[in-house]
This record gives sequence, structure tokens and C-alpha cells, in this order.
Amino acid sequence: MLKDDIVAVPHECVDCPIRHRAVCARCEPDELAELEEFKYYRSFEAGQTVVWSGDRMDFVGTVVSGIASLTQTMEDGRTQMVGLLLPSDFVGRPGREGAAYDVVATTDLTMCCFRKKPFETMMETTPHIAQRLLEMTLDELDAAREWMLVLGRKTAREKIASLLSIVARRDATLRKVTMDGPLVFDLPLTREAMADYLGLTLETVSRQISALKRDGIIHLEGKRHVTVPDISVLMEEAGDDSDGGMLV
Amino acid sequence: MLKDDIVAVPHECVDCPIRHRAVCARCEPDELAELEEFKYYRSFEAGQTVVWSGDRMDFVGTVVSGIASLTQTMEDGRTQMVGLLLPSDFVGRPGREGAAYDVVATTDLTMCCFRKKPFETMMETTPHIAQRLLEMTLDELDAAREWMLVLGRKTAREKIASLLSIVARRDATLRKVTMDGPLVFDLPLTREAMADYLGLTLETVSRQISALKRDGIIHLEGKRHVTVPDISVLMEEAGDDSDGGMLV
DNA sequence: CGCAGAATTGATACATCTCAAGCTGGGTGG
DNA sequence: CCACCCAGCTTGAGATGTATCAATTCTGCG
Repeated sequence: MLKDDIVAVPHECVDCPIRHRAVCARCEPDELAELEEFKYYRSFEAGQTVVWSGDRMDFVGTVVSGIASLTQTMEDGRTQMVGLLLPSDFVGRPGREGAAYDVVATTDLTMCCFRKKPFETMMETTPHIAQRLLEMTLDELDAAREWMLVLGRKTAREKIASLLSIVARRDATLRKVTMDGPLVFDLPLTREAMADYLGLTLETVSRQISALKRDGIIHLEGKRHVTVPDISVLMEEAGDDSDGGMLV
Repeated sequence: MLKDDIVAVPHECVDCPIRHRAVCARCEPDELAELEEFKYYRSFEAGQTVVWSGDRMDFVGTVVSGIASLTQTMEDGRTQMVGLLLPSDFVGRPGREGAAYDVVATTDLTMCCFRKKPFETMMETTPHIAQRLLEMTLDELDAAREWMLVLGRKTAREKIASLLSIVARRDATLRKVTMDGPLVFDLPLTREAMADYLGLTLETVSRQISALKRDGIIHLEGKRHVTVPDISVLMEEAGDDSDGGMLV
């Protein structure tokens, strides 16, 4: 739970795997050099909490590898995941003192962090960063709103299908695989994490996954390894028109 | 439904009621002058649709007075409100062709619109606009995420209490009233609109409002005029810790 | 091997939806 | 001025989807 927290991973921005999608995507070489002045890497093990809601946050950063989740928790323990952070996603809010949500490493995780003060300063002088951050924030806002439809109006089966279809398509895009044939991927979430994302209980998640399996919409090997024979069928189950409202 | 659509409302930015909260909040007088070159006002009656999802949008703009809602609709008619647009809120996304959501005037509505092309151009040259837009977008993202908790995890009663408490506090802030005493305001939404916002049916909304009334948490005069004797009691019902996660 | 965390499955309870019947208040036309 | 009408709302009774509680079963790992 609390082993190698801060780790120095030797990385040059130039050969960063997410260089072209992250907040630094539009930066020129000299701007990257400036960023590198106050950047550092941190690694977390699956399950570790990166930041607690309400805590002071003296950095912002980007997910380099692995998956993290943003969650809110009520006093009585009910929790809702409000964001799934995949590689290239940005964490933290410039101009705010404390963290608004818990950030938890869902898998092993590496983040590229920037000390907040210098980052904020640089944002003011470097439009490339602010521009890219605005673009990313607008995308996240769209994703959040798309998810509001899922949470507010979809049935349990549609919710599961929505989640699977997002993960499947994300994965396909990342690996640059066409979506004509069957899609194969590993679920990065436990049943409980899925439940927290979908506003369900873990039992309902389990039942609905079994149902989709029974109906041949998906195949399972073990608990996590999923095959989707036909993504358009899955998207039909999700209640999306098949051209696909893309999420997250 | 389709009377006075485009209306010229003579307004100088200088005496605009939302001057200090809108996307132009940080603009200098000369920047305001530049904005005024391509700005115009539009008015809508309650119920009118401002933009249809998917339609081409050749403007962006700010709500000056009245309330609008952002909604998504599934093929079978299920709809979810994904945003409530109050005065000073921004509509539209620079850099995108089509509208992502339906925008509907909930009450009579006046908007201050900017032609999109020149606005986009100006965003590149005027950091004050992009900066403010980023700030506003981050706030909206927070609101959307807060709302995900409401949709995913709260009971019907808590949902209603959450909505009422938001509207009550918003109203109090706008009119600069202290929140010690009883709060009095008019609901800007029909029961159906509330249902669409909360992911409920209108019958459930009605029942829960009656229940809150019966329990003395709120008082009603007519259908819309609400009195909240003690906002902290209402917030208790909403499941928020009483210091208050502020929304929207 | 055996344990612990994760997942599945079952039985039942309950919250919310659905369908259906009235109610209310404000506006319109006779 | 009254009667009517209609959209918005309320209330009721029953159906249904999901949660809850509880018991197994899987799976990976020391």
C-alpha cells in the first residue's frame, strides 16, 4: 500500500509515449525544456490513493501509464466514480488549493507531475498550454455530460453495455485496430469499480455481465478478459444509435 | 413558439448586468469594444428551442437573463438534462461545428451572441477570453461531476433536496441575501424539467416534493413559490455535509 | 493445501416506475 | 360572467428493476 511512492523514472519529453495527446501536446521544444525544469515522475501501485479529496495539492500532472479513477464519497460511504483517467489525461486544477476528489490508482500507475506554482506561472506566459488544457477540459465536460445520461436514464444492462463499449472502443483506438472484427481487451476495473462508475451495486454488475454473456453479446475468459464479437450489437444494447456517441 | 426570434436589444457591455461573471469578465475596455463589433442579442420565449443537437452552430454566446437547459435525448424519448444555464453561463463550444445538445429556453430568455468565427479568432489573440473560458469550463466540469453523484447515488428525496438547495442558494447569492433566515424563491422548472434533471419521473418528483412539504422542510405557495425555513435542514436532507458542496 | 479477495448466484425487500384517475388554476370564448 | 378546457400537477394501486442479505464458487498466491 505504501511502498515506492516517489520514483525517479528517467524520461525525456521527446520520447514520451503520450507526448502528442497530453497537456503539453502543442508545446514547442523550448517550452518542453522549460516544463522539464519542474517536472518529476511518480509511480503508484494498484489500489494506492494518489490524492485525498480536500487535501492540499501542490502539483498537477498527467497520467503516463495505467489507469486512475476520480471518486466522490458521501458520509455514509456511498461512492460515485466521476472520471476515469487514462494515459494522457490531466489531473488537478490550476488555481485551486485543495483536491476536489479522491484520485485512486486502479492499476499500477505512473504520472508525470509538475509543481503547481511554476506550472501556473507558465500557463500565463505560454498560450500553448492553456489552449490545450481548455480543449481537454471541454472534452472532459462532454464526457461527463454523456455519462450523466448513462447514470440518469439507462437501465443496468444498458449501463454495462455502455461501459464495455467505451472501454472496447478506447482500447481499439489506442492500438489502432479496426472495429470491423471482434474486439478483445482486458477490463481494467473490478466489479466494484464498475459499480461505482455506473451507480449500481456490484451484484447487479455481475448479474448483467452474466446476462450479456448468456446472450452472446460478449464472451468472457476468466473475469477480466473480454471478447466482443460485434461492437455494433453491443452498442445497440447500450441504447446508443449505432454511429456512436463517443464517451470518455 | 416562433414569434420574435432575433431581436435587437440595445445594450452596451459597460452596463451589462453580468459583465463581471461572463466570458468577457476579464476583458479590458478596448477588448470589449472589439467584442461589440460582432455581438448581437437574441430573445426567446419560454419553451422555444435555441439550438437542436447536431445542428450547425454559427455562434456562441452568454445567457444574459432567463434560464436555459442543455438536454440529451435517446431515440426512444428518454431525456436527461445535462446542464442548467443561468445568467452569465456560456453556450457553445469554440472549435466545434455542430451542437452537442439541445438548448431549450426554460423561461423567457435573452442571450448575448457572438459570431463564432470572429470569436474564435479573438480567442487566439486575447488571452483574457481564453483564460476566463477555461476557468468557467473547469467550474462546469466540477458541477457536472457533482451532479454525477446526485444521479448515480442519491435517493429520490435526496435528489429533490439537492436541486432545491442548489436553486435556493443560487438565488440567495444572486440577490445577495444572507442564508441565515428563511429563503424564498420561485422554482424556474416544471416538474417534468426537474424530473429530466434528476433522472426521475415527474410523478416521483411530485411525490417527493409533497413529502418534503409534509415534513416541514419546505413550504409551498402555489406550485412554484417555495420557502425554505432553514437551508441547513434542507442540505441535510440532500445528503451533503452541511458546509455544502456547491453545485452548478 | 488452504486461505483471502473477487465474483457469482439465489431469495427477498423495497424504491421507483407505470398506468390511471382526479385535481387545480388561469385563460378563452360564448 | 360563467362554463369550459387544458396543461401542469397530485395522488393512488400495482408492476418491476435493482438493492440487500446471504450463501457458494472461483482464482491466484503464499
